[in-house]
Amino acid sequence: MTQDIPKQYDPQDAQQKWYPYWESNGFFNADPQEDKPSHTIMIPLPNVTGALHMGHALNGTLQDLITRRKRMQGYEALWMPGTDHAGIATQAVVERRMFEEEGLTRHDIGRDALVNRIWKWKDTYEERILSQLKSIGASCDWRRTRFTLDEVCEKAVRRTFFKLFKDGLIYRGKRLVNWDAHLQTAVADDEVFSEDVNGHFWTFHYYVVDENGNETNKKISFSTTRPETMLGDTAVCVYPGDERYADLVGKKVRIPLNGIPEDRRDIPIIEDAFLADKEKGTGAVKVTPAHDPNDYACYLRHVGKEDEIGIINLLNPDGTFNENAGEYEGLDRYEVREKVVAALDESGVLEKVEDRVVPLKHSDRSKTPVEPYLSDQWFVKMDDLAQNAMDAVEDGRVKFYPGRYAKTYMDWLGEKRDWCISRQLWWGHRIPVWSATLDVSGSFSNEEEYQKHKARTDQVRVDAEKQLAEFFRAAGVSEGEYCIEVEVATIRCCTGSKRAEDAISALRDFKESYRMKERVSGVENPPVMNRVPEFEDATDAAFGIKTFFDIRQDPDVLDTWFSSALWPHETLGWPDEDHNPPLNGEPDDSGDGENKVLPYFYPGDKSVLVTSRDIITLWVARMVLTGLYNMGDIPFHHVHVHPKILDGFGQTMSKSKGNGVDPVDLIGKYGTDAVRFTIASFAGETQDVRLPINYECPHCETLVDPKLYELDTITVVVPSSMKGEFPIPQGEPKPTMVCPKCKEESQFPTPLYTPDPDVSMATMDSERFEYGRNFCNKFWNAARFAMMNLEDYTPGTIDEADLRLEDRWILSRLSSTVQEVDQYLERYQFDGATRSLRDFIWNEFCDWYLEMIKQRLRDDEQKPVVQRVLVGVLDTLLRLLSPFTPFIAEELWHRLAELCPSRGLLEPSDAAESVTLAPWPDSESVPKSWQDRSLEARFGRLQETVVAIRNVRAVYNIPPSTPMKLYMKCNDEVASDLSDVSAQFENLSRIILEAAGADITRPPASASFTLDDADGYIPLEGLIDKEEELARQKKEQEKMTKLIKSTEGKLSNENFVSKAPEEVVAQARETLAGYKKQLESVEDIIRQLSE
RNA sequence: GGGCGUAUGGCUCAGUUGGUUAGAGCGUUCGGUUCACAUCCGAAAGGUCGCAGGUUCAAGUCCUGCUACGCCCA
Repeated sequence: MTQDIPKQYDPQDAQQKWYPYWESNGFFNADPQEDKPSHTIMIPLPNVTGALHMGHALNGTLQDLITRRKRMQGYEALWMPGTDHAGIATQAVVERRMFEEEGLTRHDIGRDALVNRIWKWKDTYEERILSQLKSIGASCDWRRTRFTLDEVCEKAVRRTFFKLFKDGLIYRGKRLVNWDAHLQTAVADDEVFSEDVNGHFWTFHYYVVDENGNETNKKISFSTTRPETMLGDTAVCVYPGDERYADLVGKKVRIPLNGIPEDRRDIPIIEDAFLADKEKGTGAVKVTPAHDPNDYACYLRHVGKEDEIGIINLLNPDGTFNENAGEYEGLDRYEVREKVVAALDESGVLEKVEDRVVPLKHSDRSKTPVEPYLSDQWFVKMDDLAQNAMDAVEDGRVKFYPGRYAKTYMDWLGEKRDWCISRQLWWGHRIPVWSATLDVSGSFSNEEEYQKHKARTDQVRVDAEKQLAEFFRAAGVSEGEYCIEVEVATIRCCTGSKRAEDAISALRDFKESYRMKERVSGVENPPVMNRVPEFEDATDAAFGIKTFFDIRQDPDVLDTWFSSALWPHETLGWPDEDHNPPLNGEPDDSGDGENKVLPYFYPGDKSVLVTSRDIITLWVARMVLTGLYNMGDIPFHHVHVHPKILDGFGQTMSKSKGNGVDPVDLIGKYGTDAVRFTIASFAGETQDVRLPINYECPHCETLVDPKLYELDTITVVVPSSMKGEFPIPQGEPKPTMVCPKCKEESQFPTPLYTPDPDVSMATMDSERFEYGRNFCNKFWNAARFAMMNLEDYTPGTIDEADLRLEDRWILSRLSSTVQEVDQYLERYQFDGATRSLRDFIWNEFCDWYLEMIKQRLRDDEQKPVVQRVLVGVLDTLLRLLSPFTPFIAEELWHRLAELCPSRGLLEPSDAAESVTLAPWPDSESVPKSWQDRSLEARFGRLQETVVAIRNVRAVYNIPPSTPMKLYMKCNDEVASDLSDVSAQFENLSRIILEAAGADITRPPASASFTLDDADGYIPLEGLIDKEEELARQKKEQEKMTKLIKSTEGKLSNENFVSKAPEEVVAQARETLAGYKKQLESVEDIIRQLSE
């Protein structure tokens, strides 16, 4: 049976076998359990833009590890999976693809068609992402998988927006956004990158005009990198009190563009300490509030003051200039720049041009430069919301690991900057606000007329609100489901329920279809059409009321973070209090008229968020904020921030740089367990992880280093032996990688070209993962060895009296390891935990324990006890490893169960069906009392002796087959210890312990070594080179002398002896004595060798 | 400009509250077909802990400054 255990662990086989087993048995499912504590992890929802990368693999591995351990510890552990719609990112990808392949823009196909295409994209990638997660072994409760645009999340988003709206926390305002003229949308600050481009720095001047509007000779000079914005200048600004310009402040200058001088615009000269800098350039700057963030800030500072300045928007959404640009209307902004410069040059106001490298913000989505653009946006007031979220961290309800990240969170929230939540996109949660324009026009020339007008318009507003409320009543929508706001000439309605939304859109559709019909046929009487039966009466009644004639929904969608901020409670069914959230898309009625899932898992008895530091502000802070607002409670107790994965150059991995490896490729090559174990070993608390990548030659498997390759707009990673160049010159072949060894050429993965179909392709690889693969294989073989020796295993209580030195030692070490691993995991120090496990398994269990019990396993009398210890240790290790390397642990668990269904270190008992259900080792199953430091010290001496003997063999190149004899000079106690394990010397280092005791003297022609409390001699007549041995010992002597000198120096320091703690001084004395003893021995040997 | 972080053998990283000779994996060199494992075994070489000061009996560890790099914010 066990002879057929393969010599190598086959990860693919285990993966195919055990994942379906776990899933079909429902081991990953989590449901409210009265008698169990809960543990919740909400996945940092990956977005559906593309496939997962190494960062996700790390993030997922850690969450799975925590979840699997908690499950074993008896928690009802939920790991909630799902994906994010990622508004702009996904829309941009789909739009770009569509344009490249079909030459179509979103305006060609329209809103609904585009959104349909994006849904298809989402379906593809969602599936891919979920299968990638499964391939890393993720033990999510897949029945609960959510998507931020699905009906459960949609309900939560609408409710939250409505609640904020009603509470007066949402308002509409202006903001200078980064406008992507290519995609025609605003992009968030974190979606732009700055890149230096070659540009120019022009210096011009404006002439001052006098009171009569005539140009004078006085001029004021300034410089700019964007001359076209001069068309939108509304002021020239100088530093307050700048003597060069003091007499000009308050006067006006004329912009020498557009038409004849008399028609040109005059703008004021103002003072502003924040905008103008006396030391820079001429000390004067032009102010273009609508097209520059700093200028806009200046504009705001002057609003309502005596020197208030205007604001002029020049841009159309597509990047061309609008009517405010006069004769430049309709031209693209870059064309305008050329023409403006030419016109100014001609009129003689161009003073000079310099070449200059200017940092320019680019859209991450379209890779084109963004323009600052003034637009109407929706905002959430952050004041109290942010304060509450800060309090939660301040008072310790939410804790960061490592703690320093709390500062990032606090600093950001502390600014309390209002949250701009609208995006000019089509993919996302549509803002649930409907508005219509009210007729409040009119003219008046005296007080009486004004009063009349006012009375009329006031009535219009009141009527409109009444009519809308009436409509809702007729539609069966209750007052709590909508919220109306009237402002000057606009009536707005925020819909807080699906019903309210359906009613108002039924009205809209009805009106739309009527108007279309009217346009087509010109009929007078309203045809009855497109009425939603449910709202038929209401829409009929509302028909003809002017207020509703142009009612329409806000075209914008909500910021993606608005929905992901709700993730921890929306996925559990909030705001539905009457039903559990659906399972597999079907209603879950097990709550008996209550949502029992939400209170059980939110925030859970224990819960942790596992994420990377770049979204602490964007996401973590907002989850806390909305959680407190909607639920009145924090979404998680702990936030663990793990490292980021960088390439060998220290850059983050990304597809567009060509420096990333696909985790699925690595899993295919090394296996899931190896990838998980390696990646967990990266996850410490201080540093980001560099993961150097190589290209592998497909012909001879030689690894080729990468190098950085700079292109105009981006730096990419390519093989260092690349032949050819980018961009690929006309008619030239694609660049290839030349193998330095076999000289063969191959194409390589790069974002810069699509490889030809039938060529040989280099692959990308990181050798680092051999670490995990080798470890798994080592453990596999240790278990294999154990099982080969367990054929006739019998369960039984282990009698302590029967334990040998090595048994006690391995149990002592096991107990320490269990404790260490647990402590590391409690602190989210996964690197430490993997280190403890690997060190114990490889360096102690395999290298020493397994070697030492080989003889006993062949002895029928001694076999039963040692088998029980061996099985007990192996069983504990499988349980410890299961969260880290679940597949190998499960595979071996089942194999072990065939031989030893009943086992245990304290008392044998039946093992769990699956290791994923077995209890996590703790101080009860592996008592701390097993730790024995003095025993470990004695064992340490044995190890040192063995190493010293092996060293002698290596130095003198003595083959293992040559027998050697060992004489040990030591006190009686040590001698008796050594004699007890004498059999091990032969076993571990092929030497016979000939004699040990105080009266041993060095036999002639011996190799020697000295330990703390013993000296060893190995007679090597004919094998030993006297000179070499002498040199070896002299080196040792030198080393000891040095150590003694430094320790003596320390002890002769009066201050040290008087000030250092007693035990430290005593320790130093002891150390010194030890050194001296060793030196003595060494010198003794040297004397004898020299004779 | 502000904040946070990092700098330890060729590479990638550990190093708890300061306290014996600073550790590991990979790589390198040497030697190994020992009946679990060559994805292995044994041995070795390799580090003035970024630089300059300071605190202390004692600094890789604490403090200050500097240099370089990374991230976040302006």
